[in-house]
Amino acid sequence: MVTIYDIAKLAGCSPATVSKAFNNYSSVKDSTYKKIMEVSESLSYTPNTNARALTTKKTWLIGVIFSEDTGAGITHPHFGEILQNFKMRAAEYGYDVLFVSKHIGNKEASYLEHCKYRGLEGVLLAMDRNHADEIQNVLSSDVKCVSVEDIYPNTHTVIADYRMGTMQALEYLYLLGHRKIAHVACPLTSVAGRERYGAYLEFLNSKGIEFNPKYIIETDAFAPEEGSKAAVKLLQQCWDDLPTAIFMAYDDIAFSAISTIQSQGFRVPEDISVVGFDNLKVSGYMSPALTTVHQDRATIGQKAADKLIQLIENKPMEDALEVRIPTKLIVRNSCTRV
Amino acid sequence: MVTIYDIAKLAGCSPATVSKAFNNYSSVKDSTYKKIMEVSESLSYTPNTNARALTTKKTWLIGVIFSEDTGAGITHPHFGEILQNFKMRAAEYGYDVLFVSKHIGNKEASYLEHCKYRGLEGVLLAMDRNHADEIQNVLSSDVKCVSVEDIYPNTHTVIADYRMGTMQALEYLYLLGHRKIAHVACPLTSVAGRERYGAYLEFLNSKGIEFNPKYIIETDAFAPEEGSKAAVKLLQQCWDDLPTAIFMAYDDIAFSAISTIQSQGFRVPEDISVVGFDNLKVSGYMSPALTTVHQDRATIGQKAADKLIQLIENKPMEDALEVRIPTKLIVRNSCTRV
DNA sequence: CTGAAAGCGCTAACAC
DNA sequence: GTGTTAGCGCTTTCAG
Repeated sequence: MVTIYDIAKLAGCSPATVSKAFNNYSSVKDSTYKKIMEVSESLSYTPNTNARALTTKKTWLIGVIFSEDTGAGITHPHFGEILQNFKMRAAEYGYDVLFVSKHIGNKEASYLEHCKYRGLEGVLLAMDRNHADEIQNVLSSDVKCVSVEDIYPNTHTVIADYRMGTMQALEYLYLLGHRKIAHVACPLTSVAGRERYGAYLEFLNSKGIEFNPKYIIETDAFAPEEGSKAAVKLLQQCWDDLPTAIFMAYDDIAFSAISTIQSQGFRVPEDISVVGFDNLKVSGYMSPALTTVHQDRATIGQKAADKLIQLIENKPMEDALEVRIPTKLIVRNSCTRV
Repeated sequence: MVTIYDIAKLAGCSPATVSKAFNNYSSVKDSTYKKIMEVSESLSYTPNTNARALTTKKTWLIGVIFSEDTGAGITHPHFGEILQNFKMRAAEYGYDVLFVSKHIGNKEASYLEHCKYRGLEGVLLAMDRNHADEIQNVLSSDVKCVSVEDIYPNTHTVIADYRMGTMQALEYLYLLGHRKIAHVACPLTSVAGRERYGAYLEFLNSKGIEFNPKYIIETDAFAPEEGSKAAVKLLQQCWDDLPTAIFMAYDDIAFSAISTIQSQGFRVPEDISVVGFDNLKVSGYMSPALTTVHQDRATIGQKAADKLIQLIENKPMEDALEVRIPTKLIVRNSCTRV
């Protein structure tokens, strides 16, 4: 391994000067700076973070804690895309991103212990409420946190504007003449579940549409098959008075619901219109192509990185504690006029 | 920050002994071990990796280099799931996983420089051929590599058995009586593209089916919309002699192809059967539910971790340089008898 | 503008 | 069994 000492020797200066050169101290004379860089280049020197971090206490390391449930976390394109954008933005600032595990060597450890072990300066959180206890101590520690999934008291959050998205979807259906609009909700333990359902209620109210409890299905989990189950249940419980449209809380269940609805002999959108939420990549390539609410995952990831780094570097924070990213309705072919 | 010295003082021993205790040296007396652990616990001490790595040269850090193209890399559920399983397995061994970026501080850097900068002991590669040059120098450096995407000379690889999967799909179609089987291929610059196409050819040959060049479409990129384009082209160029089945090289394009085929007035599977490859989570929830080849991403990720860690730790390696994970045909509703 | 020296937290001989 | 000591590669006063 080539060190600062090797460079110093060949460049005819002291290690201290080499260090200064690499840290862009203005005091280093131009000519010696050049010399040092030349030598470094020729030996293909790379500074050693571990040594650097040991003295400076700055690791340039950010952790991510994502749900490890199958079908969630990075396994799901929604979070994958957020993470992708997060880490790309973090890299621009010079931060590296690592997965926070629950192991230190062969021992189990808490997330917080792992953060301290690696000297993480901050973490990105994407854990649902079910795992809230595992991250409780990191939330109340001094590692900076930003969440892109759940909302925790006093914790910075970047998520899509679920209320806005819901309104866009429902207003559209309303415009097409729909008044009997069902809603298949995410588990109401989740922010997405509560907010989308809340906005649905608010919408009905604002339009003077009477709430029909038969038009509501709350799913038990986040999983595509929940859509089929919900569709069956819905069709069953309002056979005599079918909704003309369904607002599905997210695309995965919209796909399976459509499939089930069709297999029961109904046409989408002719008999029942369907709107989703998420705008996954595949949503545009189903039949019918899914009309859905787009979540701007690129912005969510980038903004989360910006925020976290502002926190880490104690920069003035202009954003609110809770940042909401606007949504957009993507109109395709799964809805039609009544 | 609480250090080994703080513990030593309170436990009434030397820092060296504390270090030994934490590294499970058998020479440490039981009673002093207990004492040390007690004190550590009460101060909630966590060892500092940076300091540790500085002396031991062991960072317990593994990097991942994934394509950053949209729709690829961790953004795609295929790689997301592989990465998820990889990092979980690595964690069990005590290794942490970080994303290798092309930045060091505010400067651009090569992947290799970044590996050295962080002292990465190995890397997981998931880059397509288009970016091969960016990782060339890490492949020929001394950092251990395992690839889960492309195949490089002399480099360990873990990927699904594409030939096997293709054969399973085609045998199934054959069994259903199909003889006119089209193939929409991935770009032939990719391993997936070449191998699946190669196996298709091999299959035709083994069954004595004459090769019909009109039944072949090579797509230009990995992207869902390629499926629609291919379907249009295919239908156009063999209007007079349509295939009864299509083997789509991966699920994303199978979805869009089906959608396009349907919108052109044909029924799937009644008029045209379709098989995919990947078995993405959503594949089971389309209409028709997609018959496809399952890639065992959990095993791929785990095996890649096992391999990489064996390499890192210079453990004897029983596996071949190139490990193939068996595939499985998942029969659903997108194929029928001719 | 440059260098000497101390020290970050830990490990690894080696002595006791 | 335990402690002393040197040193990993770098940064940072402080002198010059």
